[in-house]
Amino acid sequence: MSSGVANAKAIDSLKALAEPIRLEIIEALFTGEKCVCDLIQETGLAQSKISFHLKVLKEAGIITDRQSGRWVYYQLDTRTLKSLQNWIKKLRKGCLNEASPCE
Amino acid sequence: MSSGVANAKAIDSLKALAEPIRLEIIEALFTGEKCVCDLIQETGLAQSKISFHLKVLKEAGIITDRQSGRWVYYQLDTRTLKSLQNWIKKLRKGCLNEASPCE
DNA sequence: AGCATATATCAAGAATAATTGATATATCAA
DNA sequence: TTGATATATCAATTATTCTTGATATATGCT
Repeated sequence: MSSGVANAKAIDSLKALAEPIRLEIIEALFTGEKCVCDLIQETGLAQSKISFHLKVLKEAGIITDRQSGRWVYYQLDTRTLKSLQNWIKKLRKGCLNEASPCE
Repeated sequence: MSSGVANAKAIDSLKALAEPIRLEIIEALFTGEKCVCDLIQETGLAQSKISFHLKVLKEAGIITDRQSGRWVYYQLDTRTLKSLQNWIKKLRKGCLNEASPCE
């Protein structure tokens, strides 16, 4: 039996990444943390739309936020992407479940 | 600007993986190629459901199929997972676009 | 030929996700 | 305090994905 918990987390990450706007946001965050207003400017997208996608990314653990005055700054948490990368590696090698561990 | 084509392919893979039944199918294919009837047996799921998910996986390039008589055998193409793993690595490192290549 | 089996596909409905415009809340500045 | 700005959230709509039961197609067996 495979680890349902780990798979559930991976699925959250996968879903979060599988969307063009969210990828755009992630790429925008590479040059450092940004407030929502920065992201609105860079992308030209509606504020509620940006906030919606930021929430999905945040709930998947791909970004974190911090408030400062009126602004909320978002930044990448690359550890989650690293975990996902590792999960895919295990999936690929067939050692996702404890019964057949990676050597 | 990032590579829209590569991102589109990655999104197909991500979407395909982000579903529990499809993960179950992938894991079942680790012990070798299987016909649809094997997968129905192992999972207990309806045939049309299995076929639906196999199609998604196939269109994403994660599995391939081969017909033999009345049976269609599916197997993993781990190269696609390897590509995805690499894509995530690049995303994580911020070198997905040509403008900032990985060192 | 006739029948059974394996699989794909389709249409309808259900469930989930995304978009949009509006409103609410909090913070700062004047 | 008043007004402006930043962000979140909500309700309604639209779009996408998944499920289900039915039917179609192909293959092989008798």
